[in-house]
Amino acid sequence: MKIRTRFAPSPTGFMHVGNLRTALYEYLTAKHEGGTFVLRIEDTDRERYVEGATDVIYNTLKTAGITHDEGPDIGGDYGPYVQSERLSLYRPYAEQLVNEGKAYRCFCSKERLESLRASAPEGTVVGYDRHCRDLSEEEIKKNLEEGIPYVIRQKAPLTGESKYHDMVYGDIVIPNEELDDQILIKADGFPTYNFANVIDDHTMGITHVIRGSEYLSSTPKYNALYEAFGWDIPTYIHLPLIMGKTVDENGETVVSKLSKRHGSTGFNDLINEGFLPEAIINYIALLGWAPAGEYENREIFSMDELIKAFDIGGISKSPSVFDYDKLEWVNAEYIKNMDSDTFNSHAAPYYDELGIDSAHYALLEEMLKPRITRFTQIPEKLSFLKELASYDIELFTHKKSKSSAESSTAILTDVIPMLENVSWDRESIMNVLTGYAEAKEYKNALVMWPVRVAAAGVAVTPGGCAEVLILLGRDESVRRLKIGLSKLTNKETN
RNA sequence: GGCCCCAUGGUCAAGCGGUUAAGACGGCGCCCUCUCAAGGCGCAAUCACGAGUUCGAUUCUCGUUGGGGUCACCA
Repeated sequence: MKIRTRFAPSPTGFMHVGNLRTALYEYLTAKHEGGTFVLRIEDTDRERYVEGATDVIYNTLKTAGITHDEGPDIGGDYGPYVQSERLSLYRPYAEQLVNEGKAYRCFCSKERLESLRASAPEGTVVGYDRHCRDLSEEEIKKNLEEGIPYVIRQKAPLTGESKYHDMVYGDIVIPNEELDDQILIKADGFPTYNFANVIDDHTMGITHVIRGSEYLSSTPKYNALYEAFGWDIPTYIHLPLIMGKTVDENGETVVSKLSKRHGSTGFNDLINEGFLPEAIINYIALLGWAPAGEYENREIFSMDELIKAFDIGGISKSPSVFDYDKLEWVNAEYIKNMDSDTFNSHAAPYYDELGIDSAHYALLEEMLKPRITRFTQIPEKLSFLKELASYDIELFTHKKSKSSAESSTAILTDVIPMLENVSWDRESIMNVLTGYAEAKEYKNALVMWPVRVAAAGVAVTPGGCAEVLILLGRDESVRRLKIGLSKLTNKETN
């Protein structure tokens, strides 16, 4: 049988990395087996409707490289794929259950339910008291005639226990006392998430239900529905949660479900910070899953490789902490492995802002590739090009190269005229500088240091002396070197 | 609080009765080096605890502790 998985997000306007990883695993599970991946939008909550939110879902999946085979935007044989367009479908199923005595109309008001909860003893949580479960025909008829709004609730088993099998967590057993008479149809006539979910999964032929482990303990309710209809229960694959780490006011490390306070947790947040979609996918694929066999110990995966390598057996049970440092590293790996065209197209917007000529692209690629972990770091790395920072002559004192104000003064004095006449390319510049060092029996470092820092105005540059000079151009370089020299000589004459 | 799940270094994790307990990120050190990176080499760091089962437990069972999840007319 061809397997079918689905991603069923609610359009909230925000795609959490946890949701994205769920989508990814659903996609990978289907594709690994040559199956079908379905996108379904679950928008039964009218109060939460957000304009344009479905576009966020489409865009995220698209840029993440997770392509669905069926969905609202592309159709398919099991449509419609938006729950709000399937509304007429759900009610008959609920009524069937009512007629069969497996569900009932509940006329209890929200106020009654609230007071029920409020009257519960401290520290305990109570469910619905099943007040309407056994109303007489007369009472039901009377309530109906009076137009009292009602919901449809399923009759949950009162005793015994419910058992099911999960592909990653194994056998799960829940005492039936824990099961509430869940609402199937809300008072507004809309189905609840749980109900619509089951109806849709079944009518869409979903074979593998893959979702976060927060559903582990409510799955028996889903199964009760499948059983009530006499449908086959799908294969369950529950996924460990992704956690975030923070430090509280007492200095204690706190781990909890990933949320806003952990920083950027939305796919778009990460993109805006400069993380590449492929790197994000790569990283989250490895969060909660470990490749085996020929792929064991591998860290970098393309989507195609993930599809080949993915197997359910490699999914772990325990929650994992989202590690920005590792994501950063993965991102850097992608940057290092980029071909020149790709690298340049990512970097070009930043180059443009700095007014950098395309003639320097190759040089910059060489300089930047090993030094950035995200493209958004480029402006900061190249900020020395924009203007000469004001600096103190302490900058010329460098222990390791044995550079000092005195040596720098002498070297700049000698070297500036040479640079004014040398052919302006890397090799020539280096030849002049190293030739000078050799003639003077200086170590290269002693010569390079003052030239580089005088040109850059800062101690740290993403490249060596010659690269800095090339980027600045001869005129600007010489201008800056002279400024450096005058700072040094003024100090001396003082 | 009830119920469910989980438990290997700081983090991601391999392991599925006998191992010097992999690997990666991060950290630290060394090398390279005109700075910073990258790269190379190396180091430190883990089986939560207690009982069992067994010739032998990281691995199996139970308990304890810790962590997480869940108990809506939200999804």
